[in-house]
Amino acid sequence: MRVLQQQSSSQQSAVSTSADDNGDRCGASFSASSSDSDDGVPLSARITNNRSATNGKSSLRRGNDDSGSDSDSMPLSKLSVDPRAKRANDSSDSESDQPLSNKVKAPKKTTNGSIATTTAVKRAKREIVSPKDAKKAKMAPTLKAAPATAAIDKKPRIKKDTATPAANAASRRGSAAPLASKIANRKPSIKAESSVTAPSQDGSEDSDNEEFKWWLENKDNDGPKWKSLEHFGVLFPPEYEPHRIPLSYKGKPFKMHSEVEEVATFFAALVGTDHGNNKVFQDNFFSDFKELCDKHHAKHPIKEFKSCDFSSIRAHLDGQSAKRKAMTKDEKETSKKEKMLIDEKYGFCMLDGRREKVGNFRIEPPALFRGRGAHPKTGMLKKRVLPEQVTINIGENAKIPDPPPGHKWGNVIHDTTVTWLAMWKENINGNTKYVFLAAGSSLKGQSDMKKFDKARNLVRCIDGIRSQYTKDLRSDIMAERQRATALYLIDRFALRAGNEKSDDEADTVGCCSLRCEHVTLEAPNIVNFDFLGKDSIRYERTTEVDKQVWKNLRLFQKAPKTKNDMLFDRLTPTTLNKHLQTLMPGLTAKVFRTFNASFVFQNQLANTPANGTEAEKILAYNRANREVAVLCNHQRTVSKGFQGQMTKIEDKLLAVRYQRKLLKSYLLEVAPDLKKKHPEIAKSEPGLTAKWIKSFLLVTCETDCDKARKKFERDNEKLKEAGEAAIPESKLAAQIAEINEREKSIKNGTYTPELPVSKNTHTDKILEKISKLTERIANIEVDKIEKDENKTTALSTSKINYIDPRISVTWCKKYNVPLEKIFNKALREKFTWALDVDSTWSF
DNA sequence: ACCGACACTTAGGAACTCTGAC
DNA sequence: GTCAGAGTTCCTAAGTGTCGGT
Repeated sequence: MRVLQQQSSSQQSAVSTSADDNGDRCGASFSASSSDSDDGVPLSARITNNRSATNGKSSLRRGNDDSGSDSDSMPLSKLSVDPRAKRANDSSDSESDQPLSNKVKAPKKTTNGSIATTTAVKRAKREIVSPKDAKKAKMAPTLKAAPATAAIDKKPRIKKDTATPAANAASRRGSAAPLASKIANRKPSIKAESSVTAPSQDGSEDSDNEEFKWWLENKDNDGPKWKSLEHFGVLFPPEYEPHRIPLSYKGKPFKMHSEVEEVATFFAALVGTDHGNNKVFQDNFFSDFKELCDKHHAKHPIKEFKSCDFSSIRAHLDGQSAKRKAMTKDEKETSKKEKMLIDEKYGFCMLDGRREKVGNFRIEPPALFRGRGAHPKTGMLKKRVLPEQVTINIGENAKIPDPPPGHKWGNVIHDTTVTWLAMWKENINGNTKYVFLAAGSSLKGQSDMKKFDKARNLVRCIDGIRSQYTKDLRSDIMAERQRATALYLIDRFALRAGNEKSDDEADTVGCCSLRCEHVTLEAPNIVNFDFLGKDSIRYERTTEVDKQVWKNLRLFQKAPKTKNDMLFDRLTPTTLNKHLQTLMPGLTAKVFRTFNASFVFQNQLANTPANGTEAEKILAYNRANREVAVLCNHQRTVSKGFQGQMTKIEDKLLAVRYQRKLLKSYLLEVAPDLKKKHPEIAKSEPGLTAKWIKSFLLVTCETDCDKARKKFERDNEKLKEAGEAAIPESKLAAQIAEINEREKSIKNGTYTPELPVSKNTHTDKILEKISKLTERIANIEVDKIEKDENKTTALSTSKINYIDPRISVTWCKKYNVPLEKIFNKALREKFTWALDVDSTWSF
């Protein structure tokens, strides 16, 4: 169980503002005082990492009021009072005595049984900023980066043209140099570790400049995303190669058509895994499998899943995997080269004349859909994608990539307002899959920087926003009160917005879609949240909240609502975001997560020991990172070997401590005066019990025996190869006998341990050795702490997506820690735009 | 106001690769 | 050279939020 310390609001308001900020960013003025009335709320919260609970799905959906008497805008006091809703003992809270809507609409039925899903209720009414705000935002001075505003976010949506053969031919005619050589001959335009401070350049076709620092540009974010785009399209997975191994059905072999066999093989690969054991997965798989059997076999015996035996196919797969593992060095080299050739071809494109990395250029191969959590469609067959289903997006003058022989592209378009290179639809949920540029590309970098700048804008609007919602917590209008309460939860606990989901998806929720059953209240102000969030990760937390928030939550849960009803029945992410846009241009619910993550991180970094070792500084960094990961509920499953690994580290630690103990005892014996100058040598070693030492020494005997045997065999092998006489067995026997003697003396307590240094070593040398061991011990201890603390928490997600990289860069500069210690190569590439900030930058 | 389509970000786990101890 | 474990990359599911049409 971990304790999360969140920043207090007073901390949050004490933020510095740097000179390159745009001043004019908050779109609303606040009449309420700037002091946050939440100050009194202790924000410690207990988090447990239990995963994957099952929650009942709501039978009742959000009640949309059509009735005039129960409208959102009507003051609560005017609503009719349901006697069941009346609370007897809360006279101080007159507003909360008002009833909620008595009507809750019946669930929306999914009208469509087909695979192409329709989202049941997706409220999306777009609203942005007033023209005035948009204008204001555009006029704001831009030094380093343009402010992120809704106005800037807005992009014109153009109709996609269908590529006519004539247009395609024209495109081909327009292509100048062969693309392969053009792309291959250029290095990526974005370099992570650049020492070059080249002047910025415009985004036009200036191919020779390798260091394109787009972040130094004053680019208009409103325009098209690119001017020219050339690429090789997508790579299709190889055709299925049948193995002809029959499925065993009721003990009898069933020879399958290759299409049927392919699907059986998909399942065979998952036998014994969580998916393979999941009943829904099995049922969905079997239903699709049987359909294929019907299609390809006029007569077949397949009737029930439980009579299918996939073990022969599985054995074949295991054999293949073993073969792959046993590949020779040359074979591995060849396969690596083949992969590199493919990566070189499809992995890069030319964007506005610059070579940029493409992300996922591979078309997803057919497979069984692995939905997460209790996904009703998990196990269904995800079909093979054909070129005819793929749309290519490419520059008008670029050569259109060749589709695989005998095929043609579904469509070819030239849409400069989007960033994808190719797109197709998958058959399970009807979702669109895109091929985008890689994370380190200029396009991704630009939107990343925009995202963090927007979150940074919130730093200076947050006090006003908090005052506003704190005031609204007592609003007479139910919709407003719900909105304020939800906003409090989003702000304080980093909850996601919580869009409504359809019945053919896993039952997961976010803030707006919370149901009454997900929140348990305990007087006077304790709340327990327990629900499945994104990816069916359980969010379980008990915490104190603002007293008024607690009262509101109680009000929102009141009868006639039942546990399956929406907690916030007058609120949707759309209405919430619409409101947020009035408080700050471009503000949406998700910005709070980015803002709070970065803000908490920056505050936590203040705990870095300025005079500590590098390892200690990095530990402080990772701890700050962990606070954020806990706040955002980024979890991971505990690895299988975790406990064993911890025991190993513990033993390693004790073994080093034992070495140090021996040296210290020796020093005390030969130079007792030393302890005046070096009192640490008189200190005992924690954790070193006589029992542990004995068992450690005995294990050492065992391993020494093994080592001696292995060395003996190895040496003889070498001698044999050289044609020389072998070492006699007696030599090994003598060694073993010596070890056995040692073992005996350990057992009967007469053993005198050997010193890790020779007897006549100078005391200075021994002190030096002790200090090295001390350093080693400190490092192992840090490792141990980190390992334990990271057991169920994934740090990478927040590092990649939520923490402004400029905070990390600044920290490295301030504490003199090399950036490579905290950002790996991929992160350094992703965040090139952030590397130039100086050590005084603050979020 | 509502809906589906769309475009993009965020997410955890599997697969693969590197590294250091033996 | 082998192996385990750490670190990294790949894969693709699952979110959020916007847009145009009705």
